[in-house]
Amino acid sequence: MPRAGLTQDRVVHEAEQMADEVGLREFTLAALAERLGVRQPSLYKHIDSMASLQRSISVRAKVELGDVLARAAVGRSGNDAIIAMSHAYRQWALRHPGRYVSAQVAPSPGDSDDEAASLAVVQIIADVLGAYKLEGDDAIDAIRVLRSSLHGFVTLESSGGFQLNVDVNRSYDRLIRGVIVALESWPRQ
Amino acid sequence: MPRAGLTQDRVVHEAEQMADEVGLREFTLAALAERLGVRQPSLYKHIDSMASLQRSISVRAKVELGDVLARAAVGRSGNDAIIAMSHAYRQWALRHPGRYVSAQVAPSPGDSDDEAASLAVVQIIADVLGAYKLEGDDAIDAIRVLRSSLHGFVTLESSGGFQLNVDVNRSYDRLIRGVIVALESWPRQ
DNA sequence: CATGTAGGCTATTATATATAGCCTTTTAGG
DNA sequence: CCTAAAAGGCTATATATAATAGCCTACATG
Repeated sequence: MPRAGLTQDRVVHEAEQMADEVGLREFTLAALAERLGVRQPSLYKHIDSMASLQRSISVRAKVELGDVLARAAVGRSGNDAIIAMSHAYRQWALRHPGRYVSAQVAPSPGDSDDEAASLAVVQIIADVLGAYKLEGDDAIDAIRVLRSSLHGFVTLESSGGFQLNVDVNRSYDRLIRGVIVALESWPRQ
Repeated sequence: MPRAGLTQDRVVHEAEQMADEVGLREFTLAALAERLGVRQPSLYKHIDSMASLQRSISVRAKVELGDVLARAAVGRSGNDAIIAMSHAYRQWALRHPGRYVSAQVAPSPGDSDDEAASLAVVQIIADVLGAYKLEGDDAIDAIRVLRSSLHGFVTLESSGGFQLNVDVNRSYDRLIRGVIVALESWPRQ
């Protein structure tokens, strides 16, 4: 019997695709195995469990999202950087709905790789906000506000929460503009 | 054999409790049945399926959230109404994490009860924004921005997305303040 | 070329939702 | 009241899921 030639990477990669296609919590190991041309128990030669596979997807999604945001912001600063990063954020989230959901799962305490990947995403956002010269808790608040706005919008959009037939792109532009306006008059200390 | 005296309402009510305790997608019919003192198949005398039970939870959650928001806003207008409604929104979401997630599930097309309940929540928000005299698409954009901000924040908070030990209440106050600042300089037409 | 290991497989287990069919309690009508 | 129908429990079972055990063979390494 010829081997399928699976690797941990190929399994996770195919699982990511399926998560984006049918949903992070809807895809099954049986369906994943079929796509990879093996029987379901064979997957366990490359993964420990469904939970560990989800965790692998999550860490990779966080790394990829961080890279995308960093690339979008490079060479820009201030409002320009926020606008570019925000558009990259939405685009990636909409194109990778399963991975985006996965990227929001908080790391298990003590999982330092996952914690690092999670932190890296927040760090990009923090860096982009650096131009506003916020310090200490003021900066933390600003990061939380920007994250909340972007995350809330793309989550609602992705789950079909915006029903009316009104241009969603314009609404997003106004959200970003609103955040910028708020940041420019951010309370200090 | 004495009867347990279940009703559709009691089943859904207990399911709501469990959803808030262990998570909307984690609670099982077997555990629900045990809490109600019956065997798992007996539940099917009162519900059609797990999906229909989830849908019942969802509709009731939307109705309850709508009521909570409406009560918070009554007798207030403008910025006061937004602040009061936003705090009620967060408080309800944090106290009812399972139901809150359920309330974000989009209705199935053609499910008019669910569609009405979903619309009602958005309508409260729209009413509260009425004081800003926004019209047409400007108003739609404002509703989407406010919803996105509140939803994003409470979702991140509820899922443990805010790691640092910095006062979350203050961050939320600043989010609301930011939205108000943005609304006061909202672009027209 | 021999051998150990890695990567497939079948068979099986445990737990989910869900259905079938039985039996008893409760309710409604004469 | 008494009886018949309906409602609400139950056991047994089917299907799908994640997961484990144990076998068998391809294949890399000495």
